[in-house]
Amino acid sequence: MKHLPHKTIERLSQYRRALLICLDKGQTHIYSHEIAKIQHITAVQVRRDLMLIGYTGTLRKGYNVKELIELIGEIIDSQEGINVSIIGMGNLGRALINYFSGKRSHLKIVASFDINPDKIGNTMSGVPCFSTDEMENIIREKDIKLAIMTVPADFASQTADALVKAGIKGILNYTPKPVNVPKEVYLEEYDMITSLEKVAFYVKLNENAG
Amino acid sequence: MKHLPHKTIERLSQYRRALLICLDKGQTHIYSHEIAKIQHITAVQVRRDLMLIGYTGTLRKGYNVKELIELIGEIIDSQEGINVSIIGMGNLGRALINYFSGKRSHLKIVASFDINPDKIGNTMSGVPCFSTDEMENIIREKDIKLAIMTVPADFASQTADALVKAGIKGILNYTPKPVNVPKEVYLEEYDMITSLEKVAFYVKLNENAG
DNA sequence: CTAACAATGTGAATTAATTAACAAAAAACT
DNA sequence: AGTTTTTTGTTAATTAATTCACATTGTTAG
Repeated sequence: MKHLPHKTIERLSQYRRALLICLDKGQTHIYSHEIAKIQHITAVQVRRDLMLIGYTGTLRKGYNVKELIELIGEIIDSQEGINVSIIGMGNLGRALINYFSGKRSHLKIVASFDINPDKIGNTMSGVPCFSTDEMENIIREKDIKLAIMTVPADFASQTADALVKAGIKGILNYTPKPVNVPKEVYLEEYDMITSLEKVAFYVKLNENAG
Repeated sequence: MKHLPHKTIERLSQYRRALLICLDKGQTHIYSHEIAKIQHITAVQVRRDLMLIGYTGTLRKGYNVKELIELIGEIIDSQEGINVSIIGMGNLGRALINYFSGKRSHLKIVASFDINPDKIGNTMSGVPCFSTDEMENIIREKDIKLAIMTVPADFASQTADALVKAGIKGILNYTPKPVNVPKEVYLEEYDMITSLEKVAFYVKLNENAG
């Protein structure tokens, strides 16, 4: 298993989530085509991904749910948990905290930051909110490796700079504004408007097609 | 221009957003490598995308910002505006409404839906909130084509079914749970946890490598 | 006027991702 | 026991996306 394709990494995360639900339901085994159905992909794709991570199922019984969950964990999780912070406690920041709270995960949101004094000092779903001024200190103190940026677009760039300065290792940027970081910081950007425009485009295409 | 690659569509939307900012700043022309820099991609990629949509710049002066914005609009926008709704007025739904409000766009959020009586009847950034019970009627009445699902995971499936029944043409699912829709409905799913786990994975990889 | 430069536009090559095709084998059926 | 069915695992083929390499051509400098 030398280089897993980017897309495979994404799918593994998704497989795991689907598998956890199956496990909760008491399902012990699952076929590739069942996983495929859930994720809207093909069974071949699932089998190929699992082949890439070196997992082998049982012929005629499918894959062992529990084992597979564990193996995916070994691959995509870190040994120790990873501490995560959210920068910007607007609606999106709060949505993310709620989203994550209660999820069993090696990713732990341990701090949030905002500039609004009304929010600083509060705790939400167990996550304390600090002033952005303290960001660098707290990121170092709490050994926070990842940051999710949910600040207004105008603050995107300066926030990214501050995060880099604080020694953050990975940034997930939900701001509509692309930011620049040195290459040793892993950056993932996602833009909701792009997604919506894409949907609109393909809807238009469908309509024009028939 | 027969078939634009999916990735090109996404990038066009992003180019346009970057270009709009340039236009606001009074910039009339832009080079491929400038666009590339903003989007963290290569200049060749930009030129290829623009080639695919048949736009041709001026040698030595680059691309005309205004023209390019208009051309991208012709390609990805619909003639008439498209009405959009948000299902689920939790934090994420509200984030999206704020995000969109004030943006010049052919996509208009014209309704939101929730089951919480406290929210129903309210208006946020000009978007009225209706009861989910009225969803089918209002979607038809207001000619809503697109829906953004921001409901809790447990409601994902039933919400999707209701939307399909109401005749929606495209769904953007922000629920962590994949949903099934007939193939004539365009579906885009995005999962924040997957993105974060991906960032975590590559951060781990970087650390182990260096 | 000519040479050097800096940009676009694009065919060809490469790399990444997906899909097809099918061998192998366990289980179920007859 | 033998045949059919079903599912995995994998090689090969295909398709999608990106990058290379370079011809072309205004523009600027000498």
